[in-house]
Parts: sequence; structure tokens; C-alpha cells
Amino acid sequence: MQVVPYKKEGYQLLHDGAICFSEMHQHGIHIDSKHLKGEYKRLKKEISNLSKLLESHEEVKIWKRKYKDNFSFESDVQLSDILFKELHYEPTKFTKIGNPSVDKEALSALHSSFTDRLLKLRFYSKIQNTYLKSLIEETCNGYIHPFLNLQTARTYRSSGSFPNVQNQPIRDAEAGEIIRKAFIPREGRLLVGVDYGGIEVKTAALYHQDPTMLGYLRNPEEADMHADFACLIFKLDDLDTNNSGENKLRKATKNSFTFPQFYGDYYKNNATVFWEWLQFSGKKIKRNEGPVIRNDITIGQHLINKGIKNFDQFVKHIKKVEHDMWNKRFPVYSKWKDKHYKEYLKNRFVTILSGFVCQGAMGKNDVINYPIQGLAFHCLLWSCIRLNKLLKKYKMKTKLIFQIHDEIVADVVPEELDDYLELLKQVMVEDLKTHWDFINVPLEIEVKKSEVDGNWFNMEKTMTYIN
DNA sequence: GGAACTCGCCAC
DNA sequence: AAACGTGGCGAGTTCC
Repeated sequence: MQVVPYKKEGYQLLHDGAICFSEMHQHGIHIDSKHLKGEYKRLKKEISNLSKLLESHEEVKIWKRKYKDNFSFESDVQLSDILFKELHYEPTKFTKIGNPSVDKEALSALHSSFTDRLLKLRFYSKIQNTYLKSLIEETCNGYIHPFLNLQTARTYRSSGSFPNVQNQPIRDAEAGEIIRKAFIPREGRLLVGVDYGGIEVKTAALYHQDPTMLGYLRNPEEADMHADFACLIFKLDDLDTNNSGENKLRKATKNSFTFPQFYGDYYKNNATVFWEWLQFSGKKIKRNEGPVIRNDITIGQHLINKGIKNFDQFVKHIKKVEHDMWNKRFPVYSKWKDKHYKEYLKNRFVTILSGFVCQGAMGKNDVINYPIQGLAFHCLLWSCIRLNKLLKKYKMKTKLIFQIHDEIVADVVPEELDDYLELLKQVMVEDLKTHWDFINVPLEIEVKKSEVDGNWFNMEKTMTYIN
């Protein structure tokens, strides 16, 4: 599989992008070394305490007896051997090549104090070895200078390395706090992050032009796609986003159904993920389970009232919603996917609107996803290049420092903050649409900022802007 | 002692 | 018929 620019425009984008990223690389990110070293020490102690506690478990005694000097808590091979061969636990999950899995899900399923403790150790070890350690190693005179690569991803997205700034923890609050507090602005400055809202859904629409989807994107005040799907899935007449339980259902729908469907997932997986989200304990739905919705009833009770009493019935229902999604709600999107894939089978390549060709052996999901994902990133790349040029042109001291696919982070001088925000609006929302006139949906940016001398963990939402 | 592999897990 | 897209990286393991 190969991706190449096929228009001069595509080539130019990468050329300018490489220069821009190399300047961001030179700018570097200010790092709180004291915080890093303190946390590293703290976790070392934490891990050592957990190790000691683990020694008392029967499983570890057997493990150590068998592996002697080679024993390691980090060895999945050893762990798998002890649990499933020595102790004869029943595996619930298997790896790609068919070995019993010892990932988080598999270990949690064993419900033992030993595996719970081991998972905790593994979590701290991940933070320590993957994040703290590499940040400490890469820090030079108080700064890291991470690489942002344009030559590696099949989709012509970017990647990051030494260290990879694109996968720093955030979803887990504890890990996020430990790591992101180390990312700080230059003295007397603040960090400002800006990201494009829903950019992949929008770039998809630029290809398929489904009228229903265009409607959602053009009327964000009146139409809410995720809420609409939540209503279908949970058999609700409408959804009240001010009700916290119902808002949870909307979020679960977005993460367990709508987005996975766009990436090419299917109803059976969706249903399984929903079960986790809703925290349903067994196959049979119980009256007292799940988030509480209006009139103080649980979603468990509500589903039972609507005739969905167990997992199998729920799966069948999701299958129906999936069918409705692609055949009734988004038939034009659906037809585009088929047509686009057939064209690939005929030509053996597909093009990206920003001026690239994807060619070679690809699966159906790849053929559909690459042009969408690539173009979404190219929107950000174009903005990065333009912003960087204008900051230099206006002789501003504010610097772009890194980028995460649909987000740009800058180190901002407080006196320049308002000007920088204006630049963001102008470039990311207005100028990009002029540059690529095929963008016929509104663009939206969301801006977060830290305090002056703050950090990347404590970011506060400051502005959204839609055109 | 390094290359290539597996597995697990972090991000968008 | 098939079944979630893109990456980086650490630790352990195996092979040469």
C-alpha cells in the first residue's frame, strides 16, 4: 500500500508542512523536570509497595517457584502460563494468534485480588516506563523537541516520536494529571490548545454529500445526530441533555455506536460495548441497572418496559437500528461507500481531495477511511502552516509547539492572546474554507487555555467558534 | 547483542 | 462475506 501526492497541491502541502513541523520541533516544549523526577520517584515507591503486597499471593509464589531468576511481573508469557496452564483458569479471551490473553479485560474477568493488584502495578509501570521515563530522557535544558513525521502514516496523517507527543494520557484522570502537568509554557506565558470539532464526520460528508448528514452539520443548533440515534437505540421519544442520565445515553451512543459505525464496525460489537457502558451485569437486564433517566426510572427498567429483556434481544434491536441508519437515514452516504469501494476494485486506487492517491492492497474499511482521515488531518496541516507563517510575519513571540491530528498547541505570550485567538478564527475557520472551496459545511474550533505559568493538565475551555 | 516478533496500552 | 481506522513504544521473547 502506497500513498503519493498526485497533484502539485498535495506535494506543496507536504513540502510546506515539513518545514513548519521542523520549526515546531526546534521551538520545543518547556518541561517541568522537577515534577517529572518527583513523580518518577513516587511511582517507584508505589510499584515497590505493590510488588511487596503481591508477594503474599499464592499465584506469585507458584510463579516465582517456576521462573526463579527469570521471574518478572512484566512478562505476559509467564503470567499466561501460570494462570491458564498451572492454575487451570478458563481463558475468556484470546490474542490475535490464539494464545490466552492477559490484557485488562481478561484479567478483570478473573475477579481476584491478585489480578486486581497486578493491573494496578501494570498501570503505574506504564506511566513510569512509557511516559515519565521517555520524557526525562528526552529533556534537554528544560525542553523536549519531539519529532512530527509526515512520511509514515498510510493515510498521510502525521505521527510523532522521541517522544510521541500524540499519545500522552488524558482519558484516565490520574495518568493525565501525572503526565500533563509536566508540559508547561515558557516563563510568563500560557498554553493554548485549539481543535477542530467533528472534523472527520465533516470530511466524510465532503465525499458522500448525504443530504441528511449535511442537514445535521449545517444546523447544529437544531439537529443532534447522537441524540437522535440514542432515541432509536433506547426507544425514547426525545432526549433531554440536561438530564444527566439521558446525557450519558447520548455519550454512550456516540462512543459505542455512531463513531464505530462510521469506522466500519457492526452491530454485534456495538451491543457488547454498550453492555459495558451501561454496566449491565448479566445477560438478562435487571430493573435496577443502568443510568437513571426521567421520572426516576433506570434505563434497565425502561428497556424491559419496551420489550427488550436480555442481551440477545438488544443485539437484534441494534441490528435493526444499524439497518435504519444506513438504509433510511443515510442512504446516500451508504451508496457512496459502495460506489467508492467498487471504483477502488476497478482502478486499484482512490484519491484524497487534498491531492493524494492511495494505492495498493486495501480492505474495504481502509478504502473508505483513508481519504476521510487523511483529509481531516490535511485541514489541520494547512492551518498549522498558515498560522506559523502569520505568526512570523507579524513578528509575534507566540510559538506553535506541537500538533495532535486535529489539535494545535501553542506557547502564547499573554499580551498576544487576543490577537492569537483572532488568528485562529481567521485561519482555521475562514481562510481554510476559501482555500478549499469544496468544504461546503460549517467548520468549528474549540479553544482551551492554561493559566499563565500553568500546565497542560489544567486547561480551561475559553471559546468555540463556528462559521 | 541486535533484529524481528508478540502483546499490551496510550492517543486521535 | 466480513466485521473498528491511524499511529508509537516498552517489555519480554525468540532467533540468528
